[in-house]
Amino acid sequence: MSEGRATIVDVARLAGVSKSTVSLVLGGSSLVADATRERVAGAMSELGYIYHRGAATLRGAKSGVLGMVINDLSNPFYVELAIGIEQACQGAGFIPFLANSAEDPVRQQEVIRSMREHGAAGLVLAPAINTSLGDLTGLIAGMPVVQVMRRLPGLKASLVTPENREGARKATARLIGNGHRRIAFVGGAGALVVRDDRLAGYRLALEEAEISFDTALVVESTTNYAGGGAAAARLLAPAERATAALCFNDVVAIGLIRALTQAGVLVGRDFAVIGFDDIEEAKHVLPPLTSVAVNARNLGSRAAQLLMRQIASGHFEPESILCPTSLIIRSSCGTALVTAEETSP
Amino acid sequence: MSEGRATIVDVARLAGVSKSTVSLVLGGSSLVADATRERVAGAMSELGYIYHRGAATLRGAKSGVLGMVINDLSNPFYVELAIGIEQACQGAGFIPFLANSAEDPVRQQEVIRSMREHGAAGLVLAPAINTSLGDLTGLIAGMPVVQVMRRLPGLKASLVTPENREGARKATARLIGNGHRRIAFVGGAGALVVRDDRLAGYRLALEEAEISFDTALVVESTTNYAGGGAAAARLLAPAERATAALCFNDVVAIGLIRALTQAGVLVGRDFAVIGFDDIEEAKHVLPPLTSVAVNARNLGSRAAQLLMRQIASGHFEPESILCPTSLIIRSSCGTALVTAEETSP
DNA sequence: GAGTTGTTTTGGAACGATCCAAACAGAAAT
DNA sequence: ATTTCTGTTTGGATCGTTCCAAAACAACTC
Repeated sequence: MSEGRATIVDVARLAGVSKSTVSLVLGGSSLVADATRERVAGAMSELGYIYHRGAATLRGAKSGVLGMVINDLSNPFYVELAIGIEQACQGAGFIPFLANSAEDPVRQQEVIRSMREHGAAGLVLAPAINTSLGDLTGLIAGMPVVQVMRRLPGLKASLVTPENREGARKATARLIGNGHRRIAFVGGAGALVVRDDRLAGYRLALEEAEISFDTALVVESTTNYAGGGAAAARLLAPAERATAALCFNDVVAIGLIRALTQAGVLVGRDFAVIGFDDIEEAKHVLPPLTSVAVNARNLGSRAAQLLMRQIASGHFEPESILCPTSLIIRSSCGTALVTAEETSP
Repeated sequence: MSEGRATIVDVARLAGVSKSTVSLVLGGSSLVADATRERVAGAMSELGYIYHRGAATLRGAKSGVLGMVINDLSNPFYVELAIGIEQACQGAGFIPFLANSAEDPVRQQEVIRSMREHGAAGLVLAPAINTSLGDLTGLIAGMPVVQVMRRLPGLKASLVTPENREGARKATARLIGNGHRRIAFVGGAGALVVRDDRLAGYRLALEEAEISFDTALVVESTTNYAGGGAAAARLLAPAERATAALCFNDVVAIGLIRALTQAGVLVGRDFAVIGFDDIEEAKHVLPPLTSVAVNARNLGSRAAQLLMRQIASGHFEPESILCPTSLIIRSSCGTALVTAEETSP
């Protein structure tokens, strides 16, 4: 009973067969006679037998465990992403390890190593900021890795991202269509690939409308409420007065809306704001925030599915998946009455 | 190089020692000579050796993996809880499996079994609604389990919960202190232990103030925005007109606030509302919501710590931990100017 | 040089599964 | 009676670790 966990040998003894036969039953083999199968199954449930996958992987079976390493679990967007991964795993009989790197490359290394030690067969990775190529290359050798949201240039790993450029282009085009000419790009800073892509989409839309690009309208900031708030003053300064802003993400956008409101600017009428990611809060802020929806959950699912496919097939060739975005129109961008969602092709 | 993962034997060969010596180095034993230790360490990094914990647990080492089974990951409160668990794990060198049971007892059984098969040494469990004792007793035999938030009466497992009763008592007392006499309890239904506790605290406060308990003021509902919304009509009906409400949780409270506002009632002046859990959104809703803060993250950490202690010690005797709550005063309860946080003893 | 220490190192048997080659039983064909 | 066949079942080696008893080595003492 309580002398530790029952093993395949215990089951075999109780059923009066050899351990090999029990193993065949576990594997669902058609070799074993029906009567025997039943006897073995009976013995299993009588003993409360639990399969020991660790022992099996030791012999070479692949593990069915995958690691998810997320850069920032205090950000609801990445939480959604993680949930998407878990969902996909559950559907496929996989089970995920969860770890938060908290944007710390050292912690990230530690958790990845720990996951490998514990037998993870692959990794879904949302890389921490400032991760360097050398941090990862050795660590992940021989195991499939799918990067999600962010990409580390030069890493031999797959990638799943939203169509950042196209999403930003659509959003900017919308603002232009509403008559704006002085449109700012607010939030983020430096070498973030995601930001580069979104900024590129913004510039593309300006170009298409033959509006000249003005560096003064690109405002860097931390990517939190405070950062968005801090940007407000600059956008209202007479020299570079803007009438609309595309923000790096929703959190920045909400910070900006609050600061503008506080300054007496009526967002949605005097000033248009569009965010990115469409987090839950976007619906509830006042005015409701127009946002480029990224569907983090779907992104996570796709990443996990790709990874599981690579694990199952044993082919780890890097692959890229772009997930479509859609512009969710709410009143913050100045057209309160239109609420249709237009999905990208 | 790429002929599979390097093993302890490969390291031994390269360092010119036996596998036993390498094992001693891994275990940090003081038996091995410094020179040898260095040679072995060198060989390890040269080969990119990765420790295989699975093989070790097979020999009897305990696993360092714990499972978290969460009832509802679409609820931000439980997400916070999960993050707290992950945090505590990382601090202690443990690593958690993540699974969402989505309030489905069958799924819950499946993931628990899967976690055991994969070698989880213990479980943090936020039980799904309608879980029956029999679903779990056999499954978790011989492994430590810590229930969190909810409790399954009769289950041989530890428990970590917030002081639901005391929190509800304090909140209700506050409303009474503000002059209210017709105070409703809104949200939840049926056999939820958490709700019973909160309801008990509510009744206790009424009793202490010698206000008689009125069944008509207890409004059942689903525990989502819609449920809170639906309750509004009943609270405004002339027969049972209430002037304040303590809600089962914040989501219900926010639904209620919206519906009341829509009906022309000015919450915070004409009607007082207090929620439970203090989710992020509580700050941002209008008017900002007074709430009994539960600190889900802390709750998760405590649960994980308790579990890890039990795993390490090998003693699985059930234990209970009550986590203090604090009443976070915001304007929805009618005292807009007071913003101090009073912490429970 | 044999014995007595003390410090390092080492074979080999576990742990719980898989899988191959080989054995077994019974029926059918020779 | 022997062979062949089909359908089942089974030892034992193996995976990467740990751990124990025993071996090897070095430095002493008598």
